Amino acid sequence: MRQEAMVVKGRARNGAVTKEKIFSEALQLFARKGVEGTSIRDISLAVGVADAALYRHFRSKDDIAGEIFSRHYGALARSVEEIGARAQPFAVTVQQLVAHFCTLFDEQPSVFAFILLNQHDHLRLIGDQANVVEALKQIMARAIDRGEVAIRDPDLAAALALGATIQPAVYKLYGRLAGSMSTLAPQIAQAVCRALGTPEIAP
Amino acid sequence: MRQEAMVVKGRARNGAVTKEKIFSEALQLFARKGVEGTSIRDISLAVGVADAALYRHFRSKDDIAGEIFSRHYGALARSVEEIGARAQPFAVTVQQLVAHFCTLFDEQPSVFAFILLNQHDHLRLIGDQANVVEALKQIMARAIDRGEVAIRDPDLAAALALGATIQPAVYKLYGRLAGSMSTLAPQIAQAVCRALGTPEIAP
DNA sequence: TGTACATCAGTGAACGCGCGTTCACTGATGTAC
DNA sequence: TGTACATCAGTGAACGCGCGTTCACTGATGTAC
Repeated sequence: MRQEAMVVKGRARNGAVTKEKIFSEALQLFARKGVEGTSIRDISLAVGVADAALYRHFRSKDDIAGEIFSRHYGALARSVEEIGARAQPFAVTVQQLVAHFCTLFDEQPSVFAFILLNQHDHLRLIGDQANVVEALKQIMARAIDRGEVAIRDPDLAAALALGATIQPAVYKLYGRLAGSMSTLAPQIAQAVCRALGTPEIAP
Repeated sequence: MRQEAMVVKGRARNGAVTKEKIFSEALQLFARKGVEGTSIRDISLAVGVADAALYRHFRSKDDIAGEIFSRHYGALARSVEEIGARAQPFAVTVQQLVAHFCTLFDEQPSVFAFILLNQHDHLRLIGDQANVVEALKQIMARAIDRGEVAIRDPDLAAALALGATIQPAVYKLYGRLAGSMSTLAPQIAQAVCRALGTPEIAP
């Protein structure tokens, strides 16, 4: 038993592995219970180390939340920018964006919940780095210029599109919608295009 | 000074008035900082009484949050039901619902923020009483039956409509949209009708 | 290949703090006779 | 109209608890000679 503990101890003594485990366990707890509702001891218990060990990898609890948030938020922002940069009809861009959000929800529900539903605190700290909201606005602005979106205010257009995508995800979390989000993606994308007054693409 | 304190003491000694003040101050704090982020001492400071005084009017902090939530959530649910019960084209119902939500945001932003943005905890406690989400679903179900909504799933239709209304409000909170929500209401209502595939009403 | 030492990644115990809540108590107000 | 008493709405002080964080310490691993 003592020896077993030593083995576990030895196996756990890889800093990079432990740090990744903190990232993933903390993400799940933050998504489920919020940052404030999750304690350092909750996280260390899930990771399988003593609470004090977390401070070998992060400066503070807020630092854990901040690093997780910006890692995943930054990745999402870059994906949105990349899809927006493609030369294609706006209706296709909408399809791809909605599909991307839906896939994120299906495959990494904790990431989706943490960065898109618990956002309220962290969004203020984002500042000038890669920003989902700003990227969506730019996409809308260009589509308005090309006559592919009837709503004149790019922020309003982005809000309508984002809300029509995120709210079904919230409904899914509460068990109100059946199937996967990816199944719903085509309907959501079509609804968004209609809402924005985007011409249908020829089949 | 001693006497002044007595006067204040005397003036404050009206239970109903104090309780209402707790309701309104707590609501504002909960909306701004969340329930967990607000302490009993925060509330009592805003009300102008000692912390222990709150327990003359409520059993616990959660009781305060719960009473505030169900009071306002219930009122909103009844409004939604009432608008949904009117005999009129669905497009008009959408106009009135969106206008109602926008007016709520403009006139009682704390109520809007608390019951529609911080919802996540309390929605589980609602149960069978008046329920905004359920009322919207019924409205959508009837409109689908009448051929006024193309989206076949009433929950999905409700989620699209709710998201397209709430997300612009979130954008407004972050200062991304100018003017009042009521100014935006017509555009949002039209976008919702288009999203749901609702025929335009003849002018 | 061995030895000496620095660094890394962990531990359990303790810290001060703010939290929700309870307590005994006070004095004003309402009620019964 | 006065008096006796119950209730109401407040107070300051204290409670135990869980929180984020720090501490001194340990032993394994990596590095230099």
